[in-house]
Amino acid sequence: MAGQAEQGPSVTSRALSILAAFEDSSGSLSAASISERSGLPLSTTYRLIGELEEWGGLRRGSDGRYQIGMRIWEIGQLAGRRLRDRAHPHLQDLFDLTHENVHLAIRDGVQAMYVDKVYGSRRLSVVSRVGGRVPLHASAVGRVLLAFEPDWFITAYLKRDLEAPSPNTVTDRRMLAQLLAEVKATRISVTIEQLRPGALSIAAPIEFNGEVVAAVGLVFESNRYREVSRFLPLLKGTAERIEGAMLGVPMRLGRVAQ
Amino acid sequence: MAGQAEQGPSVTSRALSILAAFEDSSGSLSAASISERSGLPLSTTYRLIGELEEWGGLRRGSDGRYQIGMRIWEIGQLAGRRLRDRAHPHLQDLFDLTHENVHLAIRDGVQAMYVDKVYGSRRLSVVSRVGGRVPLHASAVGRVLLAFEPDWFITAYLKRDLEAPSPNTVTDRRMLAQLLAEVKATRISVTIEQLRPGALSIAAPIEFNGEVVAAVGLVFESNRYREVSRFLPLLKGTAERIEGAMLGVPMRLGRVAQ
DNA sequence: AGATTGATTCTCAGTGAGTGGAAATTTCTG
DNA sequence: CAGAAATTTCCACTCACTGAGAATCAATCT
Repeated sequence: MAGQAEQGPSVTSRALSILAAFEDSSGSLSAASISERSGLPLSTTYRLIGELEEWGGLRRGSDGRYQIGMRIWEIGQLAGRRLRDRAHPHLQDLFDLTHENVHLAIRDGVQAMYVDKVYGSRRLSVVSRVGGRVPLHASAVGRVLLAFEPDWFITAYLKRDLEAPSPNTVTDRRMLAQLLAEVKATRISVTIEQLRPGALSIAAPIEFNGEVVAAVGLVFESNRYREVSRFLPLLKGTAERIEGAMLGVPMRLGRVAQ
Repeated sequence: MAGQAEQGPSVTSRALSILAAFEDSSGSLSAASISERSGLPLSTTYRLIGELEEWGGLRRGSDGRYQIGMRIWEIGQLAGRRLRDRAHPHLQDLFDLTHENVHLAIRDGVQAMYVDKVYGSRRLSVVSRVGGRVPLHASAVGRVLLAFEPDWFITAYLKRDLEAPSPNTVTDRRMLAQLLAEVKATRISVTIEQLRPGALSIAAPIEFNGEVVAAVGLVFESNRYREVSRFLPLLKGTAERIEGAMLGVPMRLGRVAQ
């Protein structure tokens, strides 16, 4: 999934593979390791790093290591803004009601990617990160996103090697297919300790133009499973309100545009 | 501040100027307008757009227009993570206590840039956007960030043309210098209708390693000015807690690194 | 301190990737 | 349905990019 080898001979692809080198890094990389991760010759790497830094795409720390620069962050904020902007207030409202970790995720290939998250300081289970990804079959949001994909996709997905992040992760194809069918029918997914021991999560789909484009989820300790029934209607309500918000007037769309 | 003309002859800088073209756009741009904004010849633009799209840096909508792709967003999430991660829970807690719009901003050149925001659906004054920027002298967070800059910076800042986003914005140099001194002394900034009529905002600095690296702010309706005194201690407390969190153990820093 | 290792910067001649004007094609617009 | 605008494809020229290697610089070891 990472950078190297996907670069052709084009300069652009080389520069991009440098950015890609950060994709599953811990945040800061030395020039040498960027070169290694991206598969580019050292001198080339240095030249490109220099250009990226000058532009603001990379930032050099006091230790000489590089990090992604705020300019990339800033431009990145423009991606997928519609969903995030519309959904966020409702995620916040859900948090107000429950004070549990609230997630918003979309599908990115064979993984679910968290695009927003609301959490306070009390719940410390900060395992997921905005921008982070998890396998589709091993989380409530992921299962929702998978369940509403076309059959051919689900079939192909289940044919792959299914990783088990937690000892309790269901990886049995037959069982998963069954569970996914239930999720699709009930429009709710409840998963217990699939991603991490001790955590329980529930999720609901968000539909737009007849397609499931995202999923809202709630995560809390698995020993509080009794509260699921209390949270389910709140979660469903949130999903519906987000769907409504997605349909609303486009506001500032195309004002300055050309 | 925007893209064009900053590109040298290098391919990389051209590709980057395409991304920069989106910086103050409404989100989606046609290929032709990208070409215009970036100052690149049409055919060159098309080739580069194609490469960026293939990589995931751009996304082509059903209308043929381009948007920033999720891959940029995802990589962008890695920038400035430390501050955002440490601060966020406390911003959320502050929102819990006040239910007013909570902001976290850093300085970016002569502007304040919002890097995080907590808000629900009740307060609708969604004027600021995460990733958005405002002039330093016209907002509470901005004034905090400006007040703690070295004198030469403040002097140079005040020499410039000072825009007035609201009819009440203070642009008088003498007056501003005075206000900034007060902000620095009290470690609090209270601004009324400086950015937008009807809005009041208060802000406090966040210090790290002896430097002010960010500011927390609270925004609400200006006719509720009486509540300022109630919010100030909460705001100060939040700022202090964030400062504490910044000092904490680095957690996952440099684990996978190399 | 001197030696060793590794990271970073600089140089430079060869060359092929990038360039962009122009023409062909498709898609809007009135 | 004409006319304009946006998009796509083409291609010969050439200049920016390449990357091995040498030179610095900065730690770490003996």
